[in-house]
Amino acid sequence: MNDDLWSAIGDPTRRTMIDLLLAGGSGTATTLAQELPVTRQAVAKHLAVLDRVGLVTGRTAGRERHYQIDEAQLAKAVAQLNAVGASWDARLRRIKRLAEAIERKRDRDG
Amino acid sequence: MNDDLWSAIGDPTRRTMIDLLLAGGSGTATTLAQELPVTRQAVAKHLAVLDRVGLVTGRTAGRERHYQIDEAQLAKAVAQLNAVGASWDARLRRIKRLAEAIERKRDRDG
DNA sequence: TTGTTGCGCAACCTCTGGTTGCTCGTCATT
DNA sequence: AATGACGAGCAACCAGAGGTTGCGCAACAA
Repeated sequence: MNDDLWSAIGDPTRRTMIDLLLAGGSGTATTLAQELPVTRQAVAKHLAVLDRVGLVTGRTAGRERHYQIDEAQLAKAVAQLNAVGASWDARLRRIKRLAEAIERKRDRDG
Repeated sequence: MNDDLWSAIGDPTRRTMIDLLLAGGSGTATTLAQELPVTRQAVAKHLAVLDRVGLVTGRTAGRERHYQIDEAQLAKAVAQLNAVGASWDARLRRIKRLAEAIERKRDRDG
């Protein structure tokens, strides 16, 4: 279970950055920092970790470096999210069903 | 957007702990630590943060303290997971659809 | 009573998210 | 061509979180 992807999207600032990149198509450290409550340097560090796990790719154009979402990798991350959610959901359902069965048995047997 | 829940389930050790508690019904810091690659004290700290956000509740019995999942709160966490996943998934679909439309137009117009 | 077991507290280490301050390349303006 | 402004990258530093070891204390068992 690739934990790098999880920890990459575990950070709230990075999740917002992904949202911004999805909305705008692409962005630089400076443009992203303008819409975030952190400095450009912090954003740059986050971009570095997103880049390292492949969630984002950067192309340099002149003095600017534009980053863009890697859709395949983000899809993989979404799949992991859904997998964990589904697993827990299934367990919760099973527990609830069991509890109800016990409840019914108690009512029946007095 | 309650970020506390997210950061609580963002940690991989805590996710495993939740799995273990769901599987076993309940557990103590010691019993959980036996199935985890970290010490009892580390587990105790994690239980404290899970307790603080309400994902888990503890009852003291003698010298032991048994923790148990709060199902309603975990359901809420699962909902947040699914929400983020669904949001990203929707955007990815939209982007893909758009890309395909452009592709088709390019093929058509030559 | 005397061990043993489980917990909690405190000190410490390391990594990560964040900051400030600087330098350097690129662009633009004159 | 020179100068200034802008964007990026690097380094040092700080605070908080995950982790460890070490200790003391209450509760159980012999």
